[in-house]
Amino acid sequence: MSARKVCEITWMSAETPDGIFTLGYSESGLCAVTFPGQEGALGSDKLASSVTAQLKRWHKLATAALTRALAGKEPGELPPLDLTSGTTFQQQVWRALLEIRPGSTSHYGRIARELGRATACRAVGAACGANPIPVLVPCHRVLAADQKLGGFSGGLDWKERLLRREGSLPSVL
DNA sequence: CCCTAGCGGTGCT
DNA sequence: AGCACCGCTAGGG
Repeated sequence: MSARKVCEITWMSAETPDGIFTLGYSESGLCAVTFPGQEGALGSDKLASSVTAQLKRWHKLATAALTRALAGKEPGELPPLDLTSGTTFQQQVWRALLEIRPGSTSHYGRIARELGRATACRAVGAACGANPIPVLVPCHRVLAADQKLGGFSGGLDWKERLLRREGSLPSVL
C-alpha cells in the first residue's frame, strides 16, 4: 500500500489593526485566510516545532501584506499563493481577481467576458464566493453590474469597509 | 421598483 | 445522470 498525502495545512495567527486573522499554509504557499471570529472548524493545528523557517518567512510577508491591503493600499510582496484547492475555472477567476488594483473595481459579468465565458457571470459569482484567500485575492473588488455591492461570504460589512478604504465605494448605495 | 427567465459551475445523490 | 444550490444579468411590466 502506498502512502497517501493528505493536504496538510498549518494555521497561524496574524495580528492586524482589524483583529486577528487566521492564515493557512500548505507546503506550496498561503492557501487560506479567515476573518477574525470566522475561523469555523479548521483542521488541527500543527505544533510550533514543525514550523519551518520558510513558513515563518511566508507568514511574515503575508501578515505585512494583509495589513497593507486592509488599509486599502497595495499589498507589496506576497508569499507564494496556493490556489490549487480550486477547480480550473475557479483558479482562472481567482487569477483574474489578482489583476484588479486597489482603487479600481470590476463586475461579475465583465470577468466572465474576460475569461471567454460571457454568460457565466453567475458562475463567476460562485467562484468569488469560494475564494479561499479573501482580501489578498481581492474578491471584494467585484461588484454587480448595476454598481450595487453584490455579495460577500465574509459579510457585506467587510466588503463595504474594504472598498471605502480603497476609495471605491459605489455612489449608488 | 419588482419579477422573471436564462445562464454556467459545483457538489451531492 | 439529475438536481439544487449560487456573491448574476438583461429585459419587461
